[in-house]
Amino acid sequence: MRKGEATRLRILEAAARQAAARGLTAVSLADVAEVVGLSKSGLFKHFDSKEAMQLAVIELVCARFIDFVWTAAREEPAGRARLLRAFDRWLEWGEHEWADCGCPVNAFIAELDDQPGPVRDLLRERLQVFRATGIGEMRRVRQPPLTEAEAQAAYFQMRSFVLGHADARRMMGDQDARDPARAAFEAMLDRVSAVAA
Amino acid sequence: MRKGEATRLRILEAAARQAAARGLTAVSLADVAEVVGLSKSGLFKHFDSKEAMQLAVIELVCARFIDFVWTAAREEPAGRARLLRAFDRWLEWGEHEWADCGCPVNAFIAELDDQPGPVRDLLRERLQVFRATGIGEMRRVRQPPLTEAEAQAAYFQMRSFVLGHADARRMMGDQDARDPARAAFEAMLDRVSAVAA
DNA sequence: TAAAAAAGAGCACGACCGGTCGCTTACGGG
DNA sequence: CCCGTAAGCGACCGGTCGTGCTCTTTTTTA
Repeated sequence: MRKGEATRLRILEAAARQAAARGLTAVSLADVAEVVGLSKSGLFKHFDSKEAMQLAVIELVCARFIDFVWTAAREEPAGRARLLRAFDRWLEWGEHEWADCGCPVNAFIAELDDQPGPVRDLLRERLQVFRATGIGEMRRVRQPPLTEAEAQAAYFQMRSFVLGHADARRMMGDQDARDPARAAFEAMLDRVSAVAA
Repeated sequence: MRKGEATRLRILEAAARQAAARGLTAVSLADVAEVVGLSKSGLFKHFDSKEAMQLAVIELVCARFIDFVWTAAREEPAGRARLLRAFDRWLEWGEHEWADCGCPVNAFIAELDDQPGPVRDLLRERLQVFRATGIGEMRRVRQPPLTEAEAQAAYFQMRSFVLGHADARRMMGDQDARDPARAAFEAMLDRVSAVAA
């Protein structure tokens, strides 16, 4: 049962890229099959339905995101250094890992935010994990730790700057969007670290 | 030719709401026709093709956005008051005007950011108008005016907080996202106003 | 008010959609 | 090595998609 698992991953890979570019529902099983080198019916040996494939795509992408951003950031000591690393990796996630099709997580959010159902539920659950992770790390930016409310506000801005970066870069064609995003984030870290330090 | 114009507007209205919810390409002409109370072929008396309708939808939505946010903000004196008003209207645009389906502009951006073609070109052109308007107003937040670079950085943050607000509110279900967004924006205005004031 | 023009209905088309079924092939554990 | 099973193929289904065609109804205008 080893070969099947490898094929399944190749399918998810192709589906994820297509979903990031066109949207989860706009993924064409025929196109995915062609990229992977399978027939359309061959896909159904790995997934019961398109929705099941969408769920698997979300799980794969979210697992990779956590690994790429937060696991990598844990190489740095907790606090400011780790947050800066996470922020850089977060920007890089959209800039390089998904350079051709854009960050799939953001694409999924935009598509699913008003589409009730199990697919959105799964995504929302993973996003809450991301958020809790980010807020947890944010608290440790200062000694004594930030309050929960402070950390939430700081994470809100962190998340906002990531979104602003993607917006400026992908839609407005501003390839230098990294600079204002990083500057804004660093300045924000300075402020929350300084208050009542 | 007066009745036709009214029908055309009703079509665009229905198409815009559907496009905001499902995406521009996912708009079904059959569904739009049913909402408007027309037959599918009747639509083609008002638009040569689906793409032509998409272009008209973008034009309508963008015109309404400029009016709702920036024209309304001009009731306030230039500077901080006007920017605060614009920010509030911007949040309200997503919260109330499009409460059921989400801000169509953001939806279009997410869908079109990697889809070359005349539809994206039109959207990008309008977004640049939005951006230029915002930056122009931002310069006047201080006397002497902000430099272009300062205003760009400030507008980046303004835009980011709007995006962060929509993200928190729509995807994470945080109905109180307005508070951190407004607090972050006001604090940012304070800082850019104070520097070398 | 009559003619011209616009608005719209009805229908059919080819393409593509997700999904099923039965068949064959190839792999993997005993 | 052998056999069960996983993997994959091709044909096909019902349905929806955007769009063209012709014909009728309504509106506008001269």
